[in-house]
Amino acid sequence: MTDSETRHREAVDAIQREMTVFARRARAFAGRLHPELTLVSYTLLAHLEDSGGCLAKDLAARYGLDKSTVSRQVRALEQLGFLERRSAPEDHRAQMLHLTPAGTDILAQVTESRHAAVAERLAGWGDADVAGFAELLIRYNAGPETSGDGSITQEYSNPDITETVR
Amino acid sequence: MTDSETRHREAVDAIQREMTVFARRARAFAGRLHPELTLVSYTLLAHLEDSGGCLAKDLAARYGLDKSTVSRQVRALEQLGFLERRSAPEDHRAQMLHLTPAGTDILAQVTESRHAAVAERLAGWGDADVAGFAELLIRYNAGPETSGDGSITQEYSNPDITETVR
DNA sequence: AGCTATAGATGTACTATACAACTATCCGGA
DNA sequence: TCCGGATAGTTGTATAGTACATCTATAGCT
Repeated sequence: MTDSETRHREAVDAIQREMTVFARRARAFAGRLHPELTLVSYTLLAHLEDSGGCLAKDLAARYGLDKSTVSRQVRALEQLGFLERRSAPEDHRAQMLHLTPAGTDILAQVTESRHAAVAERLAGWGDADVAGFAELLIRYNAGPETSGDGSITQEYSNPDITETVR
Repeated sequence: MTDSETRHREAVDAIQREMTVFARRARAFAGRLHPELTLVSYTLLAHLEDSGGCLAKDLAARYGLDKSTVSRQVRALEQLGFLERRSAPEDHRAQMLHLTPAGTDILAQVTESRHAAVAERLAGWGDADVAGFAELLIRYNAGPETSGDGSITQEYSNPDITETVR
């Protein structure tokens, strides 16, 4: 293995390790900032906002969740008043999900808290590094459609996924 | 708000969003690569390897887990034969935890799988970007000692391996 | 009409987790 | 020397998130 190959391998390992650390932390703490909205709930609501309303199956496909999981999450969020179901005129099996004003509110609050937490971590970084980090993360998550670290690899019909997935 | 401020805010939001996406995916898929070792188990074993043996309380502090959670995880990993407890000569309340050969093996296998998954996602990236991404992630996770995303800030000896733990 | 695919809900089971209470041990005074 | 508080870990209990299998209703093709 050449030096360059070794360096590359070490960088990939570091990425793997650091992403894992982040995942662990995010998971452990997600619920503490806003106990009323877990990480999953947050991502589901965020997708509703981005998409302007979608079906439960879209949420399941997007996040690699089982439809039963989404069904229960949706019910909980509905009971909390954060989203509402509307009939889908073209398909009576499905229901369009939409954020309610309360859902929009809570989403904004949580987003703000999370933004603040991240901003704190980025305190002292130069603008170029912040911009570069954002760009690399976006590229990483957009990734090859062939599933990386557990990406969902679903055939998406929606090309805007790379931006909207949360 | 100036243009520059706006761009900075958008970058921070993107980081927040993309890290969240990653966390969601990692969590959803972590167990699938190696069903015998969850994300948490993996990180615990990895820390045992890095530290060359430590106490349960260190694992709890490092990952922001409750000691009861760690206690149960440790018991499960012990029953799987991946770690063993040794008495701590200087403190009879505590037990030093050490990887067994089987634990070392499985850890290497999972690390390899995860490495491969990440490498696949990074296919097509230039060496400089990979190196830069690794560096930024390390810096992000090392973070300000003052808790960002909810980090707890623990002091530890190995600067390379993630730091603060939340 | 009939067959199959799809959207979602429900029954069930399991894992990870936290918090509280408990045991055993350690340590710093008085 | 003994005691009270701190610490390491275990166990009891409760909860969330999740998957898989199954069920209902609807779509849509042939």
